[in-house]
Amino acid sequence: MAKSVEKTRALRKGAWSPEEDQKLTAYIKRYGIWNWAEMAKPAGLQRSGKSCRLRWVNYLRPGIKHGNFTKEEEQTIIDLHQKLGNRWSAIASKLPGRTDNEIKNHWHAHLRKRFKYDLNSLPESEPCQPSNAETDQNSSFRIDLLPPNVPRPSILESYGSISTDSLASSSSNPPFEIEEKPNIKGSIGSLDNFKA
DNA sequence: AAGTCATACAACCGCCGGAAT
DNA sequence: TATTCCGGCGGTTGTATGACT
Repeated sequence: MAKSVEKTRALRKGAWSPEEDQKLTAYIKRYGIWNWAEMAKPAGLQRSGKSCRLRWVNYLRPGIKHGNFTKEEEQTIIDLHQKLGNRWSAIASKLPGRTDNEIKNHWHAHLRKRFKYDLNSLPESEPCQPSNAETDQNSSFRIDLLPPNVPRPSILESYGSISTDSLASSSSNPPFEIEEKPNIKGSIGSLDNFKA
């Protein structure tokens, strides 16, 4: 359905222009989010639904923090990464205003190296030190090296009420109000999240 | 000053799970 | 119950920018 809609149009890729940002923001402000795949066209965008969603979730939605991570945020990321592994959305849910994409990038750019360094600076007897730092460099030393008694997937359940979805659409108090809602079959509930 | 390399960030891709039909 | 569709997630890639030679 929506896939066919997207297939019939030549979709733009690559960096978003300020005009596109403005169009998407204005559309969501007016109509809310009802169906990413279908929204792009009436919003005047030649973008895939996924592209629109990503742009909104990661950059345009209210409440997003940009810029440097604080020491506290970095420590939180490191702590949570030790517990959760590469579950960026779960980590992001604990850092208001930060997105999973941003955290993931920051981890790969800064923290992973630092974390590796810290591990390597540990005494020889330290049990959690990776045995082969060189090969781990290529495998990006994921916390898959966690001991088997550390619960991983199930931990997510303890965050059950928190999801990037709720984070994405909440920011608790969106600074705008939906003016009207297109009468389109399949409109979904996330619209309500934008109602003040 | 020019070329090369490394880093950081933005965006895309493919897969998966849940909801709707 | 099976199928389809959408949204979300994590991994990966592309590009811009700065540092270094």
